Amino acid sequence: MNTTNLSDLLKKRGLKATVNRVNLLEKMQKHGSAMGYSSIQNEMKPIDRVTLYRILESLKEKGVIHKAFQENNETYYAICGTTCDTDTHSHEHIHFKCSNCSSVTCVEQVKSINIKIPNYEIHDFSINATGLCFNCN
Amino acid sequence: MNTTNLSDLLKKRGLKATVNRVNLLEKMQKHGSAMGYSSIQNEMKPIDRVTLYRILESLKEKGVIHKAFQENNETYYAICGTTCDTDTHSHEHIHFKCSNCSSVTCVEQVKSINIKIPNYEIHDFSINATGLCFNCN
DNA sequence: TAAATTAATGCAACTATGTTGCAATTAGAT
DNA sequence: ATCTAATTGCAACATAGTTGCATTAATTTA
Repeated sequence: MNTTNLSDLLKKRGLKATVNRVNLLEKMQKHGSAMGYSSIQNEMKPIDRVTLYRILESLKEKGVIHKAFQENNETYYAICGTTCDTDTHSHEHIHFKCSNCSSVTCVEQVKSINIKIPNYEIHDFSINATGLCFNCN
Repeated sequence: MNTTNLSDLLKKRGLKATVNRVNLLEKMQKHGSAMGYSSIQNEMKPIDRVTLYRILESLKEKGVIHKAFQENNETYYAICGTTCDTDTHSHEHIHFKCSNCSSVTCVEQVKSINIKIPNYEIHDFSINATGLCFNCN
């Protein structure tokens, strides 16, 4: 997705396509996988941190990105797939963090995983896994 | 487990059985499921927050408790099962948070869940689920 | 069991992130 | 080009994480 498309996406969700927003999405896209808050902040320098906070909030609220997971007191954000929009978030996937190279991969296609607990009604779930990724294995 | 046993457990792990530590473990035990940091702090009042921080650190390090998960910027702690000790942590279970009553349940016995990703080597995983718990269902 | 030893605690201080209010600025509409 | 509403930056405050250091409490041992 190029800059124009990112602008369109933002507008479609009722958000102004500001430089900062487009910039953030481009960086997250380029990064490919879930990005930790500290690197986001680093990449967006010298943006005001309140502005960054509010950008993340607005993008989350409109289903453009989502808080993928938190680890070691750091929040990781990821761009939502096509399954997400303003109203619906579907994130039934695995977040895999390589213990060797630290990269985070979002593995979709986990429909096959059928999690059930007797007498419980599971609406949503997320899986965090660690180990060795494709490259380090 | 009673107070004496908790003291013994602490000593066995090389930690002094201080009032605060025993107290914390008793409260976590009574609580039954993973406890959020804010309620821990609340229950332990008026403990100094640095002390609480260090207590949590030491208990984590010795495998007495573990950081179960983080949600909404809050860290949840839980007492380790018998599968954990100073050297080994095994937490392949589901943390279920009820969207109605907010209670957090740790469901063990998830050996049946076989998570695999081609070309990846999964060492450990954790599952967070939300929905309706036994009582609210 | 009292003194000695070692670990735990409390306080000060600093860092990072989360959060709100408000005035200045910018994007998109007219 | 102008207008309007959304966005941004700054100040300010809250909470959690973290380290150093002096004081105190839990174990050890004589």
